[in-house]
Amino acid sequence: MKASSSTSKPSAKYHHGNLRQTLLAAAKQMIAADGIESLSLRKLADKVSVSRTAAYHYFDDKNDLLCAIASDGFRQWQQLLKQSEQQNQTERQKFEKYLVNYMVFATHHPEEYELMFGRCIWKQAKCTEELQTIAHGTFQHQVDMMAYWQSIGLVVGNNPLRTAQIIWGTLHGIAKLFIDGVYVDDTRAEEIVKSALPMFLVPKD
Amino acid sequence: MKASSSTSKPSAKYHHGNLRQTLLAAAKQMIAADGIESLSLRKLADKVSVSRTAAYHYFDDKNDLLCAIASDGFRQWQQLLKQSEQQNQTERQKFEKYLVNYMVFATHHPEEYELMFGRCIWKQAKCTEELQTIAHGTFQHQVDMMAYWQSIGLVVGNNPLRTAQIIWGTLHGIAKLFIDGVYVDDTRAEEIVKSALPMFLVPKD
DNA sequence: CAATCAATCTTGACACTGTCAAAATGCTGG
DNA sequence: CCAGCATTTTGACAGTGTCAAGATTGATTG
Repeated sequence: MKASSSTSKPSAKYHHGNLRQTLLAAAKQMIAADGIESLSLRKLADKVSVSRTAAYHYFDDKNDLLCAIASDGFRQWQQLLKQSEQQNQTERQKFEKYLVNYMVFATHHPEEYELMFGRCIWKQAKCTEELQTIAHGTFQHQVDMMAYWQSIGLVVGNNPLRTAQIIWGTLHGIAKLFIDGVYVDDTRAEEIVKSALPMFLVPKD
Repeated sequence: MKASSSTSKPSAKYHHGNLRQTLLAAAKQMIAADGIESLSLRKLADKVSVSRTAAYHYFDDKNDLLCAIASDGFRQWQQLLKQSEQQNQTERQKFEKYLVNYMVFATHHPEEYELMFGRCIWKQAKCTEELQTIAHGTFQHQVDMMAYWQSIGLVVGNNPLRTAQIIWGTLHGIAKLFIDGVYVDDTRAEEIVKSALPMFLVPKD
């Protein structure tokens, strides 16, 4: 019998309550604390006070769980993007904000970022349908924005896909060098990306 | 008793011969075939027909072995760089060659590249002294080249370190997006980096 | 040449991992 | 109250890195 009986927690009614969400939350917390590689399903189960294999009713696999976390990460990123786009700013400001946002998100959620864009999931080609879909949507959105910024003469180049790949590459590269510990001082990330900005902009008249 | 007695192989004289080199070579072959994450010391030992723990006489650790592979990778990269620098070309051509070389090296040795610059080693801060040294030398060389290219007005910017960080970031990012399987068509890597080139160059008069 | 030594390699063991099959538990509708 | 079903647990297995202790073997020295 669990301690949380009767009417203590509103969402705890069935066996555990909603184990899936609890597992996801705990897993996120654990990877944030100790990194992806030191997350084990058994330690996770321990932390949630549940049996070793309980998670297998909600996730096919360890990989499946990681994909779910990555998907959540994409949702979080999309929401942040949407908020930022609604701000009343010049396009130039929006573009800069996009770059900085990307960097801040990546360095503040390094483990989620790794799951979203790292080898762990994509390399092994074991990517959930859900993740595939939401990730592709995000990529497409990037390309669309780039196309627009090029069309109004803000960003260099005339091939949106190609330009998006390069600019994204730059952001991704700098982010990963920080996240993976090759560059050490996280706080410089924003500074660096800002000094990269002029390379992407069409020179003013 | 081993089968390779008498004078069959020239390098097989002691117990095994030179197990260290054999292990390194076999390990490189295995990660090239199946990726870093599916390399196990036991399978490696099997492949070399040696006991599970034999490797521990030459490497402290699995991590230590991976560091050794990474170090070899840096030596290979440095050699490639040196060769390329001796070619008789304009500085502009050398710069372009540098970018393309980086990309080709990364995409042709993806697993070694991951060990050299990836989270696997750097994130966990378990980096050999040897690796630390040779890696730092490579970074410094990059910065020095960038300083020179800026001084002759070839490359944009006037802060060599900052510029090196950004350009390296771009290369690294694009390389990793390919290596990790986010971008799929490896053959486009060179094309992409070439179209990024103009962003780094000072416009001609 | 023979005995000792140190380098090299193997065996045994342990804790930890992901994952499957089968059993047990507890809620819910009839 | 009971059957059925969703949910969770127990048992088991193969695989992993790594340590301690023993076995092998080439080299060294009296």
